[in-house]
Amino acid sequence: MEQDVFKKMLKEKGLKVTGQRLLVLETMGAHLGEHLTAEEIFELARTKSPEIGLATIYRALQMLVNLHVVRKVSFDDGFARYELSRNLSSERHHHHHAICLGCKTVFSLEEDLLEPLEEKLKERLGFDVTDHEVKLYGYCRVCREKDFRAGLDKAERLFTTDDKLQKGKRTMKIKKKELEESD
Amino acid sequence: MEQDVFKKMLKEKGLKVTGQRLLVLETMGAHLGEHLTAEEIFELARTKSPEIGLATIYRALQMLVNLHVVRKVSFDDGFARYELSRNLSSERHHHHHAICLGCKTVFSLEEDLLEPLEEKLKERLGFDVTDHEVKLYGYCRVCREKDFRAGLDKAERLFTTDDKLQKGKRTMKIKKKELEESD
DNA sequence: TTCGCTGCAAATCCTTTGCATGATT
DNA sequence: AATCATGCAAAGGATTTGCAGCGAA
Repeated sequence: MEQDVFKKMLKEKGLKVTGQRLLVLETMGAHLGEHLTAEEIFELARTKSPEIGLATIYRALQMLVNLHVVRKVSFDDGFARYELSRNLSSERHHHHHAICLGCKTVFSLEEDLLEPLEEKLKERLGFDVTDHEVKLYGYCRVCREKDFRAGLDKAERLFTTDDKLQKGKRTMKIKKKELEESD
Repeated sequence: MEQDVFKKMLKEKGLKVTGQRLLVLETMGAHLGEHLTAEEIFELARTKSPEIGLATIYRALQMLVNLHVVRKVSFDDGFARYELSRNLSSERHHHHHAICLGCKTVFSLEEDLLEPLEEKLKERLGFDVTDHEVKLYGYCRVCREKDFRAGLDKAERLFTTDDKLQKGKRTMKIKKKELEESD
């Protein structure tokens, strides 16, 4: 099980294996593809271990990010969000998000088109890319159809958009296969 | 001059043309390619107009973002940063950043490799991309050479990296031409 | 036993907001 | 004159931190 890999990572770094740390990891594992906030992880963890503190969640997340087990992302809604890297052993995980400015849904995409740019960067500037983050902002099908029915065109949508996303947004995951196969 | 375009935009939206708003725009125009924080813009603006308030800066920036004149970006250092869109009339501006985890320098890149993905998204999922943001994390040449001299390999660097960037980082701009022509 | 970890609460700090005043149309 | 913008100070809110007690090694 992956938990053993995690325990070994902790030990190698002289960090202690605690129930809280395992719980944070377990909670995130149970919500793959969602981009949870510290608060959300706290509430979820609390159902299993009511005495846990929010500060502990933050500290555990910070540590998990340092270990590259978890990635911190932001969709500019005022919260940091966290998601598990695909597996604990691989150093890199390609990572794209499509964020609907209409309904605030976050779609996770699995596709990597940055390799050419990254190679060029290394060759030409000596910049060695170890990770990347891609955010695509736009409008999903549902919102586009809704706007179409409401008679709004693209330009109008652009100007009625709040610059800040709302709280409590949904997240959705799209596998590469789905992206390539869907009608 | 571009300032007239901006004034017209304000009028069309029923917003007032004020000295403060013009000053914020002017200040940002004088620092193209730097990713200024609200505080930094405040300090710069203050040298020209000492009575200006920080809240006004925030409000002006919010408005400029809504008008798509300014873009809000974050490098996870706890500050929102703002940069002028290339020109006030174009709706889209392709935009990539390479962030050195060693010296925290932010390199701005001009290159767009996301078109294929965006087309696919629209075709397959009906998602219409209106904007995007790309962040590449890694190590610049200077830091790589420094680490090399210090005998650190890539894996060690990864584990000694703080998850948070320091304050007061420098920014640097790289034109597409430079990227393609440098040694 | 020795440190590191946890929980609680207080502190931080960027950003937003309320309100009276001042500027723009 | 009517309305919107500004400045100040206070509030807000996510995240961090100090510290005493606890738990893992």
